[in-house]
Amino acid sequence: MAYANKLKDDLDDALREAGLRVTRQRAAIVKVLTEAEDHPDAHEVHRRASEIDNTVSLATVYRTLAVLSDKGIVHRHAFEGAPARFETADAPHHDHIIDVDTGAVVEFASAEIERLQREIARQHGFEVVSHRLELYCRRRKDKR
Amino acid sequence: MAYANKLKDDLDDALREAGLRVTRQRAAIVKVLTEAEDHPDAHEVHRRASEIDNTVSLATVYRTLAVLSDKGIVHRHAFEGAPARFETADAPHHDHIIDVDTGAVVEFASAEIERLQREIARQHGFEVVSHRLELYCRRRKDKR
DNA sequence: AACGCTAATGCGAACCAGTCGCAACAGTCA
DNA sequence: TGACTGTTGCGACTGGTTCGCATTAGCGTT
Repeated sequence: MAYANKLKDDLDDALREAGLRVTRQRAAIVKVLTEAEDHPDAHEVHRRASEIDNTVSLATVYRTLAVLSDKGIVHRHAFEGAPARFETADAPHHDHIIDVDTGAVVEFASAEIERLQREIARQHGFEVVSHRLELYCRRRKDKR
Repeated sequence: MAYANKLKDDLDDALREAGLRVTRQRAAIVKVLTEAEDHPDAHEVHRRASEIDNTVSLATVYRTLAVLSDKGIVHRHAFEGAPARFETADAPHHDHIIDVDTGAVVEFASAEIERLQREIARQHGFEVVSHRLELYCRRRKDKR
């Protein structure tokens, strides 16, 4: 997923466009994120980025994830009882199903639920700024 | 909310029924929770419980909240970027609207959203174990 | 190609919510 | 009242994440 089709030059541009310096470390981190098929946490990003550039420190991973998150380039998800996990923000909006047994994450989207959320907020005199919808699930035994 | 109508004796029973000893500290903590109209975090529960019994330590608050949570007597909610907040579990199931400006929490329920969640999970081969739905909102200016 | 401004980095210390080990303590039931 | 054992307070500790600071290094300029 996520910027996976973009080339490295484009990624650098994405950073620059956000008014950020393109450092070796950031390039490595962004590369890791764009190539990730899963939702890695900070330590995992650090581990993977270290393979590309072993000067990347964990602190920089956190700082970079924070800045990318601010810029809306990546999304941070703090699922129940686990360190935050990250994904690039290029995919259309979606929420998550978390497999409670494996920790695997599946994405889904429901325009209908989104609509109901806005409606409920409105009924209470609010407007939705953001939301969090996570389904903690287990694979169905009876597949039928 | 929450057990607010029960008397202290009933609360003690609730603890005993769960196979737990009724200690002064637990009684104080449970009292705080049953009388809370809001969703206090552990430190706030500790502060309030200390007024009833100043021997209550923060560790015991955490331990008691954990055990009550295990027993399903209270619910723990870890909202975005804030320490976990607690509420008694006597009210019917509901999700939360969090006012991003004030931190205030409003409860709501939507059978329709619940239904859609189960449907989505099923479509992906899962069944919902639990879910988290939080609407981070702002009061509407244009009350129109 | 070296220059300079200042953002970004690595390191380790600090932070914070929450947990744990342990000896002292106190419910509960006989 | 006694004894068994669950609970407690304390302070140490953890794990994820952030911060302070001196050093390094982008990148627009000369």
